[in-house]
Amino acid sequence: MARAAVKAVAGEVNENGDRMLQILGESARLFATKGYDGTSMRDIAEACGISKSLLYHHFVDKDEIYARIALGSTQRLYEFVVDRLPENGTPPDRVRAFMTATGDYFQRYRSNWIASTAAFWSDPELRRHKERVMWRDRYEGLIRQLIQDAIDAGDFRAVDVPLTGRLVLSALNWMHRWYRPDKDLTPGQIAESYFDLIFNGLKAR
Amino acid sequence: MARAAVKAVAGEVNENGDRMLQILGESARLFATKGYDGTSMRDIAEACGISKSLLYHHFVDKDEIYARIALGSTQRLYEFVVDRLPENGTPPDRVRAFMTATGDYFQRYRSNWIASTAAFWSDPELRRHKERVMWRDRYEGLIRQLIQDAIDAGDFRAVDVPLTGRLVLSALNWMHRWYRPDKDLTPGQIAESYFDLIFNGLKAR
DNA sequence: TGGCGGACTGACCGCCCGGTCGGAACCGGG
DNA sequence: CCCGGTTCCGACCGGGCGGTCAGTCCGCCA
Repeated sequence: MARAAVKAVAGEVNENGDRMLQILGESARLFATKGYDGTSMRDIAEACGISKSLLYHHFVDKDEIYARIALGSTQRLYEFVVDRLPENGTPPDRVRAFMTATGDYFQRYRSNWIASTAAFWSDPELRRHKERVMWRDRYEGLIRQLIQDAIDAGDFRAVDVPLTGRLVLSALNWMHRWYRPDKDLTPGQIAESYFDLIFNGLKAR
Repeated sequence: MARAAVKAVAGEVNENGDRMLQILGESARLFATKGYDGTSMRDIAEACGISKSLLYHHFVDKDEIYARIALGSTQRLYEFVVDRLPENGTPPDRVRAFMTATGDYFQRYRSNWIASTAAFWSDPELRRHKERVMWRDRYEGLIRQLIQDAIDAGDFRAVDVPLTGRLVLSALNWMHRWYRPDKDLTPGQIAESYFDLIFNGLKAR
């Protein structure tokens, strides 16, 4: 039944074993390149080599497919980043790790990231995706905490924490609009460079 | 004739005098809130209180409406920013002015900005909008030049210019995803704070 | 061996999409 | 007073959309 979809996760590459994984993977690819509205259920079915009806056997509607991709991607991002924070690093090291881990995540799960980041939300839909929003808030709360820790430790000056968090997130979130995989720098390296710029500043000394 | 549309510009608020201005204004509002695909020609006609056919009297198709908004907004952004660069300011002052002017522009022409920023491009459409892309490139070229000037003057350390430009643009471009007008800070002030963060850095001294 | 449940299909539904068309209403100039 | 042009409308079109449904196939377990 479609309810079993709950345990599935959309991998960036899928191995045809599990239909649902395949559907989520192809959908993420299509959503990322053509947008939610620009991707039809027929497109998804065709990309998977199955009938449109079968989509509705595994998911109740188009939005459930999208919601699974977005929720899965956001939750996994949070866990991915937390796993990569050095336990015993200095506070600035941990901020840097947050940024590079996010870059690495973007590189690894590109389609899912773009699909869940690109769409935007009218209020009713927002309510339907509140679990996803919760993970997003947790992720943003984490970077704010790391910045606050760095200030408390005396490593950062006393900047505006929410605003600084948004600066960091903006740099990371905007990457998908211009990054092309054939660049010489990986997203993780770009994130690290961003950290250097923001940490040390532009001012010559 | 529809060709006369060439001279029109979409204002953020419209004063019913010119039908085309009204159409462009309402369309920008709708595109900004519901997206391009999510906005139908019927929606636009209804918002303007006119028949759908009349839309096609003034514009050849839906894409022309969008293209006019996007081109107008992008070109005006470039001119708006250039006008506000202090002739005799120091190089860092000019970078700061670039950022605050962009924030002010965002505040003033919010719907047009969001509409032309939010949509994303498959390759064929990109070609149709090349004039718009030209202005966008000019705008990005400008911030890079300002950064280079600041480095040459010895005010900035020798950072990676394209990457630094993208950091600045990312901060500015991502604002529309979280900024709500009832905040205490104006977009211009936020942009100025971003400049302070990036210029002075986070590191405590 | 029989039957039951999950995987799967193709034909079909009503709706709304972007776009067209023929003509009405209006208005200034001869 | 009529003319030509501009502004505007309602009815209509083919097609693609998300979603439904009746039914087939097939492997597994009793």
